[in-house]
Amino acid sequence: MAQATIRDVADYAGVSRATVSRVLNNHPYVTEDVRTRVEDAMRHLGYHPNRAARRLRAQSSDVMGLIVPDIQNPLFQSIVRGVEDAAYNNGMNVILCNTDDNPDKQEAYLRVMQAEQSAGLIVVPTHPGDGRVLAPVREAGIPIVFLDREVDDFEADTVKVDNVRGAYLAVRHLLSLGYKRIAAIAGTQYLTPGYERLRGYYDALNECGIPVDERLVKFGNFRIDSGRALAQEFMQSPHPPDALFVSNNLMTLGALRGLHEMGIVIPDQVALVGFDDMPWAGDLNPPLTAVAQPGYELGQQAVELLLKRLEQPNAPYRKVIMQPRLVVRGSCGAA
Amino acid sequence: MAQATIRDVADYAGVSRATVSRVLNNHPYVTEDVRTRVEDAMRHLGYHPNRAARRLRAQSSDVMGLIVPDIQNPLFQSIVRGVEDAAYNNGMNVILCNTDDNPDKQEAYLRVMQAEQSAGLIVVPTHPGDGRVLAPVREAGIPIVFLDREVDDFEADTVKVDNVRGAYLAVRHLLSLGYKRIAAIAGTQYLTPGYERLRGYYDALNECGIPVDERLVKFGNFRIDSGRALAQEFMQSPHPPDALFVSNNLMTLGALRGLHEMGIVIPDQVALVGFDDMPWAGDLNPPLTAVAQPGYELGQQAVELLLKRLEQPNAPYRKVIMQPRLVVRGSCGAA
DNA sequence: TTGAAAGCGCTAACAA
DNA sequence: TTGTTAGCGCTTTCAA
Repeated sequence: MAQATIRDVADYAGVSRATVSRVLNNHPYVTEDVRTRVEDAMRHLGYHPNRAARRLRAQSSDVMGLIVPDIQNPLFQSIVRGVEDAAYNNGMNVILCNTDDNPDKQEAYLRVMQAEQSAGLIVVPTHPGDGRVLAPVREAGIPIVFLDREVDDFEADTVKVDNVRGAYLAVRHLLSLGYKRIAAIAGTQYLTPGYERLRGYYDALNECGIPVDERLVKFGNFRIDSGRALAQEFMQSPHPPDALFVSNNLMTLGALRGLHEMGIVIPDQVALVGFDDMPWAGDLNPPLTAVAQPGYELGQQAVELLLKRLEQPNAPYRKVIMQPRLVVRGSCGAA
Repeated sequence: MAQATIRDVADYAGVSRATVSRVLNNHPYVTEDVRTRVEDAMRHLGYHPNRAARRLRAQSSDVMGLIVPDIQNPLFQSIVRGVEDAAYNNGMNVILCNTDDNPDKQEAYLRVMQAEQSAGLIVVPTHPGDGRVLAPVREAGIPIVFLDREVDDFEADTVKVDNVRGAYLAVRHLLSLGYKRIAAIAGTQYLTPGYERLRGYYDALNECGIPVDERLVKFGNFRIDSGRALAQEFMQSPHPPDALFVSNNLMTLGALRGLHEMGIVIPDQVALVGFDDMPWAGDLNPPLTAVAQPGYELGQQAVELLLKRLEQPNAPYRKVIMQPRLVVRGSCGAA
């Protein structure tokens, strides 16, 4: 059985194709009688409008693209769920693209999205220089919303968390517990979360009048391995820190693993606070104190921005900053 | 700037639209000269072929649908990655749909996929009765590959793990360590993994001549909460088990949490083995012994089956069973 | 309130 | 080797 077309429905119902189209699109000026006849025909034939045709004709679509670096990262999972639910509630569908933080892959997906006539894009960009590839997409009429990270010289609607404050909360908490030598495992500095979280770390120290010791800051790449390596470097140094602030979830997991490998007891020998909470953070050994980002809500908010933009293409750009929350568990020595 | 069309390219290059199309599709019989002229024009105009039009014309697409119950479940994450990578390598794109194990949501997504003229579907069905909604999709010419779960009265290409053997391995391991009263937290019995894993549990007991004690089997729903509740029920019973076999990752996480809440020490007071490994299973407290499914490979295999099916629509259905692996860590008392 | 007809961007059969 | 032409399924004037 081949797919039924609008013509089949029209023939079956004894009306014109235009009328079927009107029923499909809830136009006024269709008699109740005709409407039911057409609807019966659709049901009978198992008709589904062909989206390719619709899109071709309407020059628009009900698909939005969501471009994220890593779907295995719990933060992006929550975000994806938030985006999907919000899109679903607004009758739109989501195409999920995973870039692995690889600009080439991102570019390929952008091409796909453009060719698909996607209605809009929610993007966690791989690099601040991505404006070069993003600009043509926007010029082709596809609006872009940034999530979590920003891009140089490219204004756009943006949703992110207050990274500075999140890091500040974490480090303040450690200070309030009496830790003196708090080390930071910082993330990729060219990415928004990377430098903002480091700034929060500095802010907290400054506020308490603690001089910054540059040997207590090391830079990783937001992945598991670098967390592990840097935590071990810190603990093997002649004068190791008494607490560790780690700038994202994966590096925190790595640090945890690295410390375990060295037989270091947390928080007795070193306290640990991570950025990004995870559903199972309380089941880790020890339960992890972490700065929680509202991932689901970030995703929802991004969809809202996109929908607003679709309605009002020329409205001024909005930037929404959401507040993170410190979740205190055992790894900082307070619980 | 509006999207450039094939006509613009043709005009710019001074050739016909058909020729541009030929260049686009790598047809033979295009002179090198013309080809380069057309390619220059495309580059110059920033041309991307319109997929809606292509699809409308070709009556086929390069998009495959992937329908999974829960993208926050680490197993499905690995699967998604496997599917995406394999699809990507074959020039196809993946639309990811999250059903929450909700048949209505699944049905909605099936409608979308059908209307999108998706080339094929990889489905983790929500229910054995899903054949009713799946059959019309397949009849409309969209092949379906099952992943992880099967559906009644609906033959199709299928990829899954050897659940019986996985569970068997886990329970055998516990038996070999000397545990006598091994309880099972079983999963939803109408789902393939649910009953197969329970069978593996029975098989292992039978093989060792251990009589089955029905009080040592409780049924959950594969979610966190039921794992927590059932673990606690077991441990509060007058004659608690000395080991726990839990049928999936989420319930294992729940059991872990429940046991912690009761102050029970694992594995000293009760050993724990879960089905499904997780990237951070070694960082849990205690490190978790688990049956590892090759999620990534399952995903890749599913894509292969789908591509084969696309080539040969009438070939006999294939069922691929992949082997799981027991990863021994601390929670079973062996490491 | 409905129908006829044109055309969205692309591909493929046929002709040249 | 290239161009002409018809048409994929749908929406939208315009006319009736």
